Amino acid sequence: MSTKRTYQQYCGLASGLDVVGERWTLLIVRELLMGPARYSDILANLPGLGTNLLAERLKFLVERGVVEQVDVRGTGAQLAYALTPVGEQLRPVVLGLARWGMEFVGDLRPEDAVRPHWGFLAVEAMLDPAKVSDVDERYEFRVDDQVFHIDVSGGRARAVKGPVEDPAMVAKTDAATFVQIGAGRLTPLLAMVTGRLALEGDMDAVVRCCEVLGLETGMAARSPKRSTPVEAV
Amino acid sequence: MSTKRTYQQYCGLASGLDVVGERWTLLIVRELLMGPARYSDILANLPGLGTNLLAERLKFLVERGVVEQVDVRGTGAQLAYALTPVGEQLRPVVLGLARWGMEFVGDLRPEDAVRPHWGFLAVEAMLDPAKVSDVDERYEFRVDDQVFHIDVSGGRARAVKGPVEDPAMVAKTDAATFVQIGAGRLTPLLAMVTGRLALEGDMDAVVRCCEVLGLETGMAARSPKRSTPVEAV
DNA sequence: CTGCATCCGCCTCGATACTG
DNA sequence: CAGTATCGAGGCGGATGCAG
Repeated sequence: MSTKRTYQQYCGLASGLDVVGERWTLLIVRELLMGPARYSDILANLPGLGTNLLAERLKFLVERGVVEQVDVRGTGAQLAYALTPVGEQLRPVVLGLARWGMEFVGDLRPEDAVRPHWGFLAVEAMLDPAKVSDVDERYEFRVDDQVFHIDVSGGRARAVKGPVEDPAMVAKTDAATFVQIGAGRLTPLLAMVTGRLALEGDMDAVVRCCEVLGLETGMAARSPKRSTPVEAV
Repeated sequence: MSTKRTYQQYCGLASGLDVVGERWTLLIVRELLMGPARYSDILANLPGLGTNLLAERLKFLVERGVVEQVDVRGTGAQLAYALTPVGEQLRPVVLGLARWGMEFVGDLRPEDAVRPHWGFLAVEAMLDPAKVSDVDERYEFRVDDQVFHIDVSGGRARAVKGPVEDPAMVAKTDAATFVQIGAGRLTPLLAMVTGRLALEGDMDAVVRCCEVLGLETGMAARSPKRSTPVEAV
């Protein structure tokens, strides 16, 4: 008798929200945007999400053709969830919303979860195609245990997982600092001075990297939209 | 002791969803993307949304700087809600999700709400910058009582409210048919044959208009992703 | 009449326990 | 590891009340 709650509007947005608009769903999609993930991996990266909810969401997304079960090659019996082509098309939407939401990340609070692999999507969201330099080069990032890089070539920039040979720049930092920089709450310079960010390589490349990511290179951080939500602590 | 439910993740997407991820919020934003709207207008266009929910959502969005109250010029005391610049930046996200969700619009059911002004955003979402013809011209749409047009000039296409002079094409239809065409469940040709769409003007312009909207010009409609959700009727 | 606030029943959600 | 079952709490939807 499960009368699923829908908007009942004959409209693309409402139909889309009926599929991915419920709580946690887009965060599950985010996890899968980085590649196939197993049930327990998703659960571990989304603290607060109940196991029943995840099971229900995944079943629903599979039903709708957004997600599919795949077997991870090599490990044999291991199952995993992956985005279908339809689900993959959510990438620009999710990245766009992530970019928009950067405006609202506040101070890091003790109860906030941070995962280094989110930095990869953050970079992908921040990449500004209009500001790609004409220099072909690569920038490597080491966020905690995650390694990925930006490949600038032929006037296009792509975010790629894994290390890269002869990067023009290597940035090493922790996940929290990385997000804070991305949110404009911290400039790379300020992070370096406070020892939370280590940069290697050509400093001109650093500047070009900041440009393609739309980052301020000065010392002044953007003032927070809302430093701390006023609520009982 | 209202402990607002947040994701508590230090991440742009989670922060964004904490602002616009709750039920109805993005649909409220959609209504405001067409220009300022009054409380009761929003309510009337979103059947199923409770008055308390709308008040709460609006208050929250104002608090977050996404929406603001403005006074409609002319009428004096009339208040209205409008998007702030931050809220306006949600446009590509909402349009992207609307475009993605087109895949999931099913058959029109009696309980589905349809509004002609949604067609405007549908057109904006469908506009494919890569497929803009080199011919400068305008296409006018009359969806029930709503009139808007596409302005193609200088290799760019924009959706604009209101009528236009000397359009190369005029399309007249009802809201439901318009959405069905946009969702690919109905081709313009098929809609014309069944008398639900009237086209005037140069037929070459019609073809170019279909191209810029990414529409099939043939008779074959796309097979529905999911014709009718299997549920008790 | 518009623009909300209050109240209430129900459904979704979140946490824990349990099973293959 | 990958879910299913259960249950309390709270967000949601609808009706109603009320002030400008």
